[in-house]
Amino acid sequence: MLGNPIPTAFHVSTRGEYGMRLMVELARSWGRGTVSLHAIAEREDLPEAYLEQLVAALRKAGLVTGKRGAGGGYLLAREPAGITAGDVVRALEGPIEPQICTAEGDPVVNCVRQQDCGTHEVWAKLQKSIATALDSMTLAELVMTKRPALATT
Amino acid sequence: MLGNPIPTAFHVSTRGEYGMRLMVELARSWGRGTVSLHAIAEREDLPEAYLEQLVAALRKAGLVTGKRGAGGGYLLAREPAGITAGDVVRALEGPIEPQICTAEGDPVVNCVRQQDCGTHEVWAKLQKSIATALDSMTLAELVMTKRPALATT
DNA sequence: TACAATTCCGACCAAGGTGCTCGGAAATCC
DNA sequence: GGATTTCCGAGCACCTTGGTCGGAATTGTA
Repeated sequence: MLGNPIPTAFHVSTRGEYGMRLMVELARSWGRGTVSLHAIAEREDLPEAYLEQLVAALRKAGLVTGKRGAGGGYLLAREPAGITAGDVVRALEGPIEPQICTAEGDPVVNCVRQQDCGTHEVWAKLQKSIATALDSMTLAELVMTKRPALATT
Repeated sequence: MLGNPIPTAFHVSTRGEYGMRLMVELARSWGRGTVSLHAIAEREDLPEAYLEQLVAALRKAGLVTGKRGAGGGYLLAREPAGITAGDVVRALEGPIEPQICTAEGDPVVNCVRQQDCGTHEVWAKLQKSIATALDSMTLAELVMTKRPALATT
């Protein structure tokens, strides 16, 4: 059409994408000790230094725990069945809020137009739909492929 | 507007937000002739020059038609019940694609990892959920508020 | 003890997207 | 002819994205 390529809607950034792959790898190795970022970066062909940033966010969100030093690495903070795709996305990309007037949890009052706003319904319904979809998938379910787990330390 | 968009996931930009409001206004005036951008900008308190950009995308998508000259303006290209929130979002923000491997319609082959990719399921399910939610709402339904229609020309 | 592995931390940077503004051409009505 | 309004493209400041880099702190092993 125009000279500018139309971007895509609801695109999840590399933070969400890489982070999800990282978490699935960790889930594969669940119960076998820690896995180093180096191993994950190699296996998934991702920039290791960048993964450090992402895993920091996951740790702060209480989804993974790290162990320093030689033979160290990361592991899930709880069992794969207890972590949802929603948990991962929220930790890396923030709360699911199509619009400020549809913030998760809070009874937000930011919007002055609330009363007769015909569009509020759209974003509220959308928010609920996204959250429901992501919260309905656990890491345990995503691991159901034939790929073997990474070597643990 | 709010100059501080906190990092939130799945945030729809002002293109989608303003565009949706614009379309709801047009839906309110359906059957009464054209409405000028000036009137809409005033009513919704939005920058008129910016709306021009958005309405251009809506016109190219075949959702609205414009009439030039004095007394001109825009009107929906078809009845409000025949236009969904998904139509509007796609026209303004592009196709609904959480990841390139989950493009709408196309049998995409971009992803080399497809075979044993544990995360593909997440984005595919998410895409379907978003599309279903947005495609299930029509402009006719969104107009169900007590607010009066704009004066038409 | 030395050393390598590994997490942890903060700064920095290029490229591109967001959210507009501006000036002007073309059509249409009075 | 003049006012109105759509149509069109360029430009611009700011922010986010997608990383890199250097260096600390911690821990297992030779």
